[in-house]
Amino acid sequence: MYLINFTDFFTSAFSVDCIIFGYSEGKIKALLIKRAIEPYENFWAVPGDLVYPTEDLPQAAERILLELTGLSHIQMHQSQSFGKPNRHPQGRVITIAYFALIRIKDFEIKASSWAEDIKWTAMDEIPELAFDHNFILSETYALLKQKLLNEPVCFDLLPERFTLNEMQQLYEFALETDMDKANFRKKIKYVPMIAHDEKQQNVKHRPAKLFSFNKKEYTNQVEKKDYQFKM
Amino acid sequence: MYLINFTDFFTSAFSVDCIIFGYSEGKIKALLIKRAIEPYENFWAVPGDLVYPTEDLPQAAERILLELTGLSHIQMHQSQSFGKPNRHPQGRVITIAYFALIRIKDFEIKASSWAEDIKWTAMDEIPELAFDHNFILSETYALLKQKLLNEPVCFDLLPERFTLNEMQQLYEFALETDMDKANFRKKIKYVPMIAHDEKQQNVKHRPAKLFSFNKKEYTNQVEKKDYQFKM
DNA sequence: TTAAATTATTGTCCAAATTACAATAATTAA
DNA sequence: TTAATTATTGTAATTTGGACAATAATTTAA
Repeated sequence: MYLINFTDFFTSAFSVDCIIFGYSEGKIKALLIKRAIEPYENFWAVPGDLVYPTEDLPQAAERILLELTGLSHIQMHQSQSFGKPNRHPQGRVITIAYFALIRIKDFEIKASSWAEDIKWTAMDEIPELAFDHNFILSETYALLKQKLLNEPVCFDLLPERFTLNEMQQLYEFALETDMDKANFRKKIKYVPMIAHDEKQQNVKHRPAKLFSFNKKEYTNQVEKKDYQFKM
Repeated sequence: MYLINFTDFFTSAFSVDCIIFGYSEGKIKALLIKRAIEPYENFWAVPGDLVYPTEDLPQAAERILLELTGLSHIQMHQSQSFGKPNRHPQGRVITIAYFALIRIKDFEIKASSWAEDIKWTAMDEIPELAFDHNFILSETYALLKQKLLNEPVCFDLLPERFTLNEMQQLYEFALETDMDKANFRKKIKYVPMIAHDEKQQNVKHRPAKLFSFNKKEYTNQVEKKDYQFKM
């Protein structure tokens, strides 16, 4: 232990890493960028940026999301902080990871000044990433899986209208386990959902009915404490 | 958005707040200190400190715990980060909260240079705290409650040998709900515990048998994936 | 037009877990 | 020895969960 001045502490920076999860083709995916600048130039990485001195943390995460996707007003979930002294080669930078859940089809990915390339990568096909981003991403994915079990966040990933099978497949991918169709439906029996008349299109078999999440009714029931989402 | 130099980012500090939870007299308690210095002099607060430039985050949390309690080699759990731009009156300081679970009887609380007073406070009797510490503490307590449901961390709070009733009362306090004795025992039937011959002392009724957590057997069963703690 | 194929949806049965409540056992204090 | 208190175990009814079967709706190919 050594004594230093109070002002000597104000020599660190912090960044926000923003993990953007989506769901398509039966897989949960994360948006990765290819870094255009040093350090770790040409490495794939989780999008992130230093936080401005007067900026709030979730605000910084939203800024990153907006730059890459054009999406705003998306709920940000806090993940963990990562602060090993040498995790960044250019100085002491601790990072706070946030994650967002979005519908892939809702927008076009945008280019960015600091990203040479950008792509969706399935969570079972993540390559070697810059910094400690493999660790950050896997810890955050673990948190997402936790949330999927206890909160109705799957509906932020699924399209607005979805089939019950699509919903089941999302859980099967996340939990890495097969589920029985009949039993899955029993399990979600009390989740407030709206059954539409509309059917699946362009499938070469009996089309499934489309459902959507009844968020209003869900909020209602949670307030009255007579419902608790649970998978 | 405005452009600033890379080095201009390195003007922030970060701190670690270390919430120390204990359990006694049927209540979960947190260790609070009375601040001896400005800002918020004489306010009760969660113990915390700025992180040294080369110090890792959990290491800083352990240092705080050691200074106050003399305890070391205690597992630290990461809570959340709190980073509103104006949360600290003297500059941009974001804080990462950690929490530790300890057995109150295992040690004597130590005085500290930056704490004028220090005391255990039950979680249902928390006063107004310095900074945003009320928020930090309640968010972290919510996380602890979550952990109590999914991991056998209650045994870090209970004495090494405890009665099943003490265990039940811990959960009753945390979950704010009464439980049936017989059903509670059924629920914990498969938790690996050692039943001792030793009995409770100095009670004016039939003494209860003492148990302790069989951590070795627990680890074993978790590895073989034939057990998952769940309340 | 019809039959085969495919998938959606619903139902049944059994085992396991949960709940409410009762009964019994062990100990202390008077 | 008895009353009081608490620990511990048991029972029965209900609810939930999992395996599997049956039926319904639709497409495609003959």
